[in-house]
Amino acid sequence: MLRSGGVAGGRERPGERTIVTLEDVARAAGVHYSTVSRALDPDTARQVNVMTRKRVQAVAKRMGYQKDMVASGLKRGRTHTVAVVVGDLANPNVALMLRGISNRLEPAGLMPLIVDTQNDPARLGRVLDHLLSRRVDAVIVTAARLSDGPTLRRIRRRGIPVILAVQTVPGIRLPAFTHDDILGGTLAAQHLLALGHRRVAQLRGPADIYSCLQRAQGFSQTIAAAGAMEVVLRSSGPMGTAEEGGHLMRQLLDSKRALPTGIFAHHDLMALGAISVAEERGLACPRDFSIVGYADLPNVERMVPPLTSISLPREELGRLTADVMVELLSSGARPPASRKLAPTLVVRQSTGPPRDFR
Amino acid sequence: MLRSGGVAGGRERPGERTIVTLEDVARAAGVHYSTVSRALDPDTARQVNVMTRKRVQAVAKRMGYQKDMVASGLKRGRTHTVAVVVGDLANPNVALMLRGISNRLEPAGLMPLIVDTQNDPARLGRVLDHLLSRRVDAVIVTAARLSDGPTLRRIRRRGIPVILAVQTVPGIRLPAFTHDDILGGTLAAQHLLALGHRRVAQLRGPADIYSCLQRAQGFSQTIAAAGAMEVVLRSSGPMGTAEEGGHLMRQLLDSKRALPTGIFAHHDLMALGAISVAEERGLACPRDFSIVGYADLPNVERMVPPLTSISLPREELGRLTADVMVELLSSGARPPASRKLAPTLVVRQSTGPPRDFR
DNA sequence: TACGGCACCGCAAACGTTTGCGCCAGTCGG
DNA sequence: CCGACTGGCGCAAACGTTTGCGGTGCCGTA
Repeated sequence: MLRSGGVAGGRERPGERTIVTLEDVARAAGVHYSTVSRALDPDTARQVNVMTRKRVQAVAKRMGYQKDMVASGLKRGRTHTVAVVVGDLANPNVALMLRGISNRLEPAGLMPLIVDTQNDPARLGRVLDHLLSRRVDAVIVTAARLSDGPTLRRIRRRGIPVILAVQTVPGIRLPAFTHDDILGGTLAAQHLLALGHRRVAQLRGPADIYSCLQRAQGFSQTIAAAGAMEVVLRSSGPMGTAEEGGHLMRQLLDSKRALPTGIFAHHDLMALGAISVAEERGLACPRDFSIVGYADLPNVERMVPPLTSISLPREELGRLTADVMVELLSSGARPPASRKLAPTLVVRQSTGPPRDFR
Repeated sequence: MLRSGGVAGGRERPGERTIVTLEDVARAAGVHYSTVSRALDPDTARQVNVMTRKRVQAVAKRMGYQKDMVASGLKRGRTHTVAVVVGDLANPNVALMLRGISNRLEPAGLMPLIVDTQNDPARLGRVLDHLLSRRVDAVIVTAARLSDGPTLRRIRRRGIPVILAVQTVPGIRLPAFTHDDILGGTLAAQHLLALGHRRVAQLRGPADIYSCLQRAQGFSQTIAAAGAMEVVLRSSGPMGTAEEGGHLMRQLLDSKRALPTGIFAHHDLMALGAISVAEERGLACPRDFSIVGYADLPNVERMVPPLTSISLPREELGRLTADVMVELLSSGARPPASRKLAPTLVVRQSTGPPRDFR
């Protein structure tokens, strides 16, 4: 077992004790180690005489005692760890939300254990099993796809709190904190309609992502209600890449019918890819067609043209989710109700009034 | 202690056992639980008869046994967790590098525990103490500042492997995997010189970040060697924001002397900020002055103008760091040597030959 | 004096694994 | 036929905390 306190292994300094336990402190303070445990835990500290308490605390501090969270976790069944499952760490969208979560979990003494599934649905199940074996206190899933329903239900049955964030799955009985994507789609549609567009197109994201369905629904029903024409292109590839956007735009340009004057892309990058492809064909963005993106990625206002987009309160969503999780874990209350946060439309220069051409 | 297997608490389904232990499996298989432990660990499996081994494994699988990593961690002193300390999760630079780390740690059975210090130096110490109390197996620090030397040394003395990534601290005896920032600065200088620029400026990042000092050194010495003129502006604010870049650019424009024709910014965002400010004053980027950014942020090629920048192999750096960490933890070898990865120059349209004006 | 009550603290049993040790039953060589 | 050896497995002690229970000494009251 070699928990050397000496030179063995060569990785430690000679004089340093690797670890100082309750027993070490107890010996130094002349009390039993259970007394030390009580003296150092705010919840039980008043069970020990104020004199000894002070003394023990002083000794512990002097010796640099730090509670072993692993042992504590084993004993108490609480690891003070919340797993956060994300689809892709490098997605700026999730990065902001992680920051929100992280910032709120930390003051509550909870630590996020971030896991990247690489947007691989098969990986979710494995990852969750692994997390359970690490006895995390709760799980936040930000990468749920429609096909993940069964997996999520399985985890829920294991009795640990699960909260969905950003993405949800219809019909599942788990609290979900999402953006109001129906509203997002609606805002995009209203904006294009208000500018006077009557022939619009929609570049949809993957069909197994619920928020894309919602965006589509909000957009289409608003367009339909106004009696305008809509053509829908479905992406089959991964979520929100410029390539996908370019691919769909090419389809649109290659079709016989007249190019729609207003376009709604389910992601900023898709919009940018679409613009690039259009430019290759000699079409300019605010002049020949308008386009609305989604997510309001950082620095998108410095692109050319600055992209009109639907802005999502990502960091706030992260904070909200974490706040609720903290509350849930500390009070052991009933699972909270789901909530939706409203996105906003940010108008820049990729949209304008339509103009007939061809 | 209430580890209810029933309806108590209301958070669990009636029929579900919350947890299945070695003892449960042992009972079902008719052996002692130590035998189960051995049968399920590949390293010790051959100590148990192949017949019983198969049987035990089958029973364990049927019952859905999963090793409790917390208990295992306590016993073995290994949590299979590597802490990764970052300065800002939302920085796309660190996000990519995290993905590299994450991807390599996972197949080795290690899990990254990601901690965000919010670029607050005071927080590093606290965070590291917390991590030690969670008994992480090792730490990767990607946010080291010059002032962090003492803190890092303290952690090293605790006997757990520490590797620096991206940022290092001069004179510290810890393995560091960084970008070759001297080379980065040199590349920027060479590029501007090759284009014919003889009066250049440098917009420097924070002075307590070593890689900024390196960039500066590489740039300045190359410029000096060529006998060109250089003016240096120092940022006092946070790392790499557009505001900082704009601020420094304003200083540059407000000074009496002629505007340098070539500019090296320590960060892409600083470059973008500088360009915006210049445009406000009626100066256009490739025409009136050239500017080279740093970091090659995602989508920077879609900006206007597309930014010439120094590209860093972030994800690769993450992978390398993680690979070395895995090797270090599995073989218990001596701490590895530091390494530098070479950045590359990516020429786009923010740089061109100088042109006299004014 | 006897006794209940209280404050303080020690005892020891958990939590679920891992692992050195030793027992038992075979097997084999002498 | 005996001793040594070996493969397979059980026993029990850890790892460092937490915590119910009970003991000790002290005070106040009957």
